[in-house]
Amino acid sequence: MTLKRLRQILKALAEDTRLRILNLLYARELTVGDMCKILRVSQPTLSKHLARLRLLRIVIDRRKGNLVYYSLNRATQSDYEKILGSFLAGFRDIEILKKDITKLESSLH
Amino acid sequence: MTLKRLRQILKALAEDTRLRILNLLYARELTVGDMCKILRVSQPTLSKHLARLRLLRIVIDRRKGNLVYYSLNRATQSDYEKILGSFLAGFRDIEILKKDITKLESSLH
DNA sequence: TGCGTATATGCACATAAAGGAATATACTTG
DNA sequence: CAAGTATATTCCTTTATGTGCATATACGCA
Repeated sequence: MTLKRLRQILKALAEDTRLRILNLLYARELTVGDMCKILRVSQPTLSKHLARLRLLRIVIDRRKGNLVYYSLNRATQSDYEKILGSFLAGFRDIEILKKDITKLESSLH
Repeated sequence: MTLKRLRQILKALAEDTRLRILNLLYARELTVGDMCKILRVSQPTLSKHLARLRLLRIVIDRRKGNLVYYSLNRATQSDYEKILGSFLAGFRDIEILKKDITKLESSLH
C-alpha cells in the first residue's frame, strides 16, 4: 500500500454519494438502476461515481443482459477493507445511511 | 455522527500532507516548526493544513511562548479515532510515513 | 518600545472534481 | 434491422482546494 493509494481511496470515500453507494454495496450487489432509485441521484451522476470507484478497483462490475451489477471488490479487501470495514460497519448510526438501507430492503422485493 | 461530519473527516484525511501530519501527531505532540522541518513543506502551507484540521477539531493546539504545539484531539476520539486509529495504526507499512517517523525520532532528540 | 522569531492569514493562480444536459454505447426484443 | 431500455461518456459550468508569496499577528527579550 502506498501513500498515493491510501489518499486515492480516502478521496474516493470522501463524498456523500459515494459513501452512500458503498454503504449499499456493503449490504449487497446492486444494479445502477437500483441505486439510482434508492439514492435519488441522476443516472449519469451515479455512473460517474461508479466509474471512479471502479477505476480504483474498490468496486467491480459484471454485465448481465443490459443490466450492470456492481459489488464491492472483495479481492482487494486487504487494501481498503480496513478502512471501509471500520467505516461502514462502525458508522451505521448515520441517519441517511440507515435510511438508504431501509429503502434498499423495502424497495427491492 | 452525521454523514456530513464523516465526509469532512475523510476529506481532511484525503491529502498527502495532512496524512503525514496526522501520522506524526499520532506519535507525539509537535510544534509547527518541527513538522515543517520533517515534512519539508513551507510554513504557510503547513499552517493552513493545520487550521483545517483544527477547525474540524481533529487536532488541538496550545501556545507556549511563541511556539504552538499541536496534538491529536483525544477528546473527540469517538468521532474520528475509529477511522484514524485503523488508518494510522494499520498503515504504518507506507514507506513515506515510516520515513517521517524515523526523521521525527532522529531529528528531535 | 523596537526587534527577532514563530505562526497565521490574505490574495492570486492553477487544478480537480461534481452535477446537468446531451449524446453515445450495449443489449434485448420484435 | 428498428425501437426501447440500461448504462457510460462528453461537454460545460461552478465550486472547492492546494500552493507560493506577501503580509499580519503573537510573543519574548533587550
